[in-house]
Amino acid sequence: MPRPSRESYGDQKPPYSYISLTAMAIWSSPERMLPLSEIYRFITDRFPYYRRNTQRWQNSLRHNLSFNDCFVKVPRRPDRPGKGAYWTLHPQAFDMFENGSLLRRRKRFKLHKGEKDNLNAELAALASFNRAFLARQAGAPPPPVMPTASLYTPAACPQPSPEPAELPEVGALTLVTRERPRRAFTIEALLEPEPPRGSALTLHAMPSLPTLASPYALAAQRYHAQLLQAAAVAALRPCYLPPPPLPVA
DNA sequence: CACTGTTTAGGCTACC
DNA sequence: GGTAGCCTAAACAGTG
Repeated sequence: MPRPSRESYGDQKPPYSYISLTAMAIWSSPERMLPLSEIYRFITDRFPYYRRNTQRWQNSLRHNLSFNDCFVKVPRRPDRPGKGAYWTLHPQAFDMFENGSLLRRRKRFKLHKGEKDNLNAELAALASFNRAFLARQAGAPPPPVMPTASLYTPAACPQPSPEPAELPEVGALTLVTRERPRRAFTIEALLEPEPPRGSALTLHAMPSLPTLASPYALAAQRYHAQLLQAAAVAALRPCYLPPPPLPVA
């Protein structure tokens, strides 16, 4: 039976899991990451069903965010304060949905212990960096940066490195996409009726795929670019930051 | 205080 | 029947 189009759901419950809905929301955002409140908004905007009983499904959604390794909590940028962190999708989590379908997953996405530890260490480092950044802005001495923070350790301190350093390669952590979705990861594409399994249509979608090498990495790089820019503008460059990239001619 | 995030637990359903 | 994925509820801690 063909899946109903998005518009036809009306007040009916859409056939998507909370994981799928959350993934859709995250992927609909330019930065591929959203705070919780924006995820809520995305869902209620598009699916009227979720305008009721908000307490119930929002609790479930938060549970999913915490419980599933496919969602990665990214600390807020220091120049964008607010409540709660940003949530993004682990690039390797593309594997979860067969054929890019957002219906029931074929397999739960689970990070190995080491991978999870690495990711947690890096994210903790990022949070630590943010705290240091804020402390610096407030005129207080920055708290010590976590020793595992390979990205942010004051390797170049106290003297700035002579060469214009590249932006930290956050994406090089462990977040490398193994496999691309077999279906364009856009809201419209994902909400279209699913092509039959193994059909030529599945492959047909491939050439139009955007480059999704590592969305988290891209977002993180953008994050750092903006961060460095903000730091430069404020003339508050912490010594443990690499010099800003040279302006592109 | 409201919101966010974590954790535990139990029940239901689909799949092998 | 066992297992995995999903949904729901609830308690609790942390945070702005």
